[in-house]
Amino acid sequence: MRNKEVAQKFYELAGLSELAEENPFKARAYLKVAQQIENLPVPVEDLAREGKLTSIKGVGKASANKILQYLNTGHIDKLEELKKKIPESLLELEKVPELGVRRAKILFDTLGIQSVESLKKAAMQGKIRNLPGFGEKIEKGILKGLEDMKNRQSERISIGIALPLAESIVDELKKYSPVEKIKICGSIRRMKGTIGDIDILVVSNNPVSVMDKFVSLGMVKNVIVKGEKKSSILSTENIQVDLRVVQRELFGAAIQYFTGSKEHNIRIRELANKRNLKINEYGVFDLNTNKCIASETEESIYESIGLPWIPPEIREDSGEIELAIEGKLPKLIELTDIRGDIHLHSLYSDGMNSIEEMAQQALQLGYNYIAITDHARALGVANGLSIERYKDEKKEIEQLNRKFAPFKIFFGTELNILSDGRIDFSDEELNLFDICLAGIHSGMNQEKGKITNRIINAMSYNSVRAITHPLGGIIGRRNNYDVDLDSVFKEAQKRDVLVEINASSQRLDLNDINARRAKEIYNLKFEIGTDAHSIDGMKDMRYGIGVARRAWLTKSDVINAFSLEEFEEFIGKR
DNA sequence: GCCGTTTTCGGCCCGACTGTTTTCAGTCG
Repeated sequence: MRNKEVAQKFYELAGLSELAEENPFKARAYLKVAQQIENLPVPVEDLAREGKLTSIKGVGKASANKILQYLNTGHIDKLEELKKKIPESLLELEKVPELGVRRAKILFDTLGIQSVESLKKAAMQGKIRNLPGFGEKIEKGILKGLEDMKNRQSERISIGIALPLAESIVDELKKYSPVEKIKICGSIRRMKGTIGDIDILVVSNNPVSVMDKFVSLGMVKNVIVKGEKKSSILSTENIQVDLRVVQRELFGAAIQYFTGSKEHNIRIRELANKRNLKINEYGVFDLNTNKCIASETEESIYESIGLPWIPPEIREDSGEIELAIEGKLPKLIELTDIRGDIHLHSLYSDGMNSIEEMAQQALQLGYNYIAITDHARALGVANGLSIERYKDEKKEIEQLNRKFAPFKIFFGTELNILSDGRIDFSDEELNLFDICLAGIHSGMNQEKGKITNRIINAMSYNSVRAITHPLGGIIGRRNNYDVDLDSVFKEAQKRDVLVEINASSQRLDLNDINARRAKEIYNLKFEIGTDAHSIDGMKDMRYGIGVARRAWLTKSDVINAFSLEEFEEFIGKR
């Protein structure tokens, strides 16, 4: 799949087109193409082959030809032409805080600055402050920005870090009486797997005091901007936090605006324009009378342009608006739909809690069942179990089942897909278990064909019902292994094997885009498992649900949203 | 460059904050 690569080329086209001062709407058009292709659930090559490129929203004839040229020849004439006019390195310059297209262009035109290095030199020599539109503060800001860029979280951070941090800020601010209402918005509310910054919205009739409080919180490292309505700080963990304060009557409009995504909001505002309305963070306004016709609730904002409320997780302009117009939005799965967690580790292998403790936690979470799936023998580092030790575990589970009935603990295993594609035990030995999951835990650097075949071969075992963490990445620490997901999905479809949405905030694997593809193209079913190694880890289910909702999954797509009876029937099916 | 049940040409989302300005441009989200 070459979507990322093609998208990247259109990002370059957009940036260079802007720098070359072409029609600014052209750059926006390129940007839109880039974003659409990046989020496309199918390989762009497939659409190209079928001549369906212009069916992508925002892709017209000219862009389609550019995509075709790139896929066939590896270059785009238009892009080469722009690069002759504008040095590519200016795209890097634009990323420096304080700099955008205009200022980058001025720096290049007047001082010939093309690179981050020459920028730093010129700023240190005080050459920048005298340029038109620049000044001493901007020059200093650039130097500081260059410094910050080194320290800043270069990658987006996992939602598993961002959400708890956001929640702790909310808890702090809640204690402060001028704060009437408070809500986390932005990409966290949309449950994106990785987060750029934290957005928080507050209702208060004393915004100044709330801002003072906010910038003096213990986790504030420095203040980026501070105003009456909006402030931004950098946390001690180098994560940017934006706070916005509005009046009570404007809460709905502000939540809608502040939740995004940007692309979704642009579409919403375009729709409003067609109805002679204007939407901003203060409400929906009739352009004739300038009167506000909605602002208090999010529902009213959507209603004013003839749409039902759209769940935040799918506000990405990836088809939700079209379906909303038709009134055909699916009812997405919810955390409360989950009836059990079927990927769990206990003290028997490398977990931190006993099976009984895991069961108690599951009852706390309102589940009807769990499956304990300790590692199998080949995973020595994780204290993987032999058949004999599994038999002991089974006995303990049977005892606990008598104690906890009607709650049920299923006896499972997470098998290892070995480097040659075999798994730890034979199908005959695997009859011991209620449910077998299998995943790759070693040989992750093998080449694509080999890894893909290993997973496909693992699915040939009749007992294997699900593939755990299909891509194997750990956010911020380990890349995905190189696997041809489409081949895996195809085989999973053929053999009726589940794919996992690993809900651990460290993994989120499959991610939203891949899970959506698995459902829409291959009709696969899923299990959402926390892969918890402690009772605390079981709380990560909410992240898995976030992925599932972003993938447009409904309750019926997820096996552990099945009732106990339905789940038993499912695992007994073969 | 894209797009259209009010448009095949003339539009293209919207506002806060900052710094450099004397009324606004640039950046950012």
